[in-house]
Amino acid sequence: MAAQPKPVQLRLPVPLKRTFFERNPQRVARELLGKVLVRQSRGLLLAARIVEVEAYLGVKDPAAHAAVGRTPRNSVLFGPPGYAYVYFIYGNHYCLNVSCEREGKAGCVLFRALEPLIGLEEMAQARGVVVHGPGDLPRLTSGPGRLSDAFGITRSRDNGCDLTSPDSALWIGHDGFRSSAILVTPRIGITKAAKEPLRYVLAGNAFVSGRKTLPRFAQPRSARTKN
DNA sequence: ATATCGATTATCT
DNA sequence: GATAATCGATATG
Repeated sequence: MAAQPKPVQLRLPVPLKRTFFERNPQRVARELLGKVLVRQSRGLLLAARIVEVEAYLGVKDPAAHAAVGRTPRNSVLFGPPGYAYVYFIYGNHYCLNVSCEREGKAGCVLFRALEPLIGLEEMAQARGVVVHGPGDLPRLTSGPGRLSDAFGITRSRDNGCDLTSPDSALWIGHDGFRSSAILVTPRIGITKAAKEPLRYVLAGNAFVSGRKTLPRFAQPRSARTKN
């Protein structure tokens, strides 16, 4: 009996409209879960599902870069919605955000983790890691610095990029995915406004960042008896 | 001109 | 759980 070909259920992502981003960051963050981030450049194609984001509320939010007012670094945040704000942090890492709210108002959403869909090998190469099994996959795109690394995102290449245009080297699309349960928690890695529930994750997704899913150090304290 | 500080990650215990 | 690494942006003198 010939095997039935498995029906292809890959829907090509359709770019999100600018009006999607022209709303408050909480709303955009929540609805961004399950959408697809696409990288297209020089024959490279990468795609990954958005599974963890954080909302930053603009000038009134002490944890937001916009809190200091408009500067050369954060000016994208004060521009129109749907554009990439990329910043460099801790001397090592880039982080990707998308601007929200109408022009002149500075909300944004930070991308914290993705689930790889297309181009896993290229992501591993960009990250400089070897994937031995499924357990290694989160190392590709779990964490804001890692996902930027996997996608080759830098400030010089991508800051100010229009994320609503499929002609951009980086854009966001919708492929019909319906997200199920969404978890809301405090944001990670900040000291100001550290308790506000503004982090949104797809519940139970293996690619969400944080110690819960990637501890890797449950070693018993062996023979540390003397010194 | 110089000091401070991160929306992080890897690595060690 | 703790800490070093690393550098651009920003604030201050």
